Amino acid sequence: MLRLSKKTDYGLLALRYLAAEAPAGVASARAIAERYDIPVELLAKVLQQLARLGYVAAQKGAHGGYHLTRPASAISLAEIVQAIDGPLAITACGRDEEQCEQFGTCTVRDPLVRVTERILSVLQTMTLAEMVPGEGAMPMVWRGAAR
Amino acid sequence: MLRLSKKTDYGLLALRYLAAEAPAGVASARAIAERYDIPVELLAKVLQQLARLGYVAAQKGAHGGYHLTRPASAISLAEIVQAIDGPLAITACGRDEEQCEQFGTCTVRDPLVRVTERILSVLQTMTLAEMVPGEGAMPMVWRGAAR
DNA sequence: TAATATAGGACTAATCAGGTCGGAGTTGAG
DNA sequence: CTCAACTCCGACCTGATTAGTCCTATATTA
Repeated sequence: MLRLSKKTDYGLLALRYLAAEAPAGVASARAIAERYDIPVELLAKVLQQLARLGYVAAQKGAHGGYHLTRPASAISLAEIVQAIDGPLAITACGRDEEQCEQFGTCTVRDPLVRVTERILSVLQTMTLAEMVPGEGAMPMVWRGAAR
Repeated sequence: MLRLSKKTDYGLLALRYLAAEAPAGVASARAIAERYDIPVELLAKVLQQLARLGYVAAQKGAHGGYHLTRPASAISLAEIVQAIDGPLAITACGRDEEQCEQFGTCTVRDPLVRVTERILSVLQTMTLAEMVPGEGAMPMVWRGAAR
């Protein structure tokens, strides 16, 4: 029901932790998992995926861990979601040529892809930096916003 | 992965059909299901739910069926989605006091509810009337828009 | 070399969407 | 008035997706 997966939740928590709380910006999967009380193995998988796509870099061995490869202000929520959950599509007949059974007779496809694009732009607007309230990396326009 | 259910797809198709194509604005679940080649019983369930919430009215017996109770321009996509899929929440710890395991330590909840609100407003903007291109019920601002 | 970290595949468990079934109520023709 | 056809209605079942676990290999540091 228009919900993003727990993997994405965990990935978001981890990335925000690396951006805001991790000492020297480095933390192991175990440390993050213990911090938020989430399954270590599962978080590890998410971080591996993020590493594969270049959002974080991994350092093996003792005292290793992950760290961001870009400033938090340069990572959008849209990128994170799509990195973990795959391409954004609110309907089965997404942007790929998957073509559901009703492809020929479907009358609501066009409006729905337009909606998808708008949602995507919402996610593109929000950056990782905007998720850490104390940091100075957030844009002025948002810093002063009410509520 | 941020996808809305097939039930919602079917419901959307059905409502648009009632608004735009159905003779006298009335059609049975069977007729709509055959028109789009989707499972009759499943669509029936969706229509029942929509009837329970008052978006359509049901007429039993021969020559019965469903019809809209409001003008298509007064039904937003947000309403339809939430009527079928339940309250909009991109994360498990939605607006209800469900409180996931990490409620206390979660650091991304506030930004995410803000994102949810923005997505909701996107869905509120689009009405059922805007999904039937030939009808005159759509607002001028959209009628002339490119693409 | 022992300890710690990531890498990655295979496997199991739980959840939920998708689909199915029989029943109850209404209508209209004979 | 009766009956048969048509429709809505609500509970049930199943299969696919997601969440989570386990195990082994590889790399790095003290």
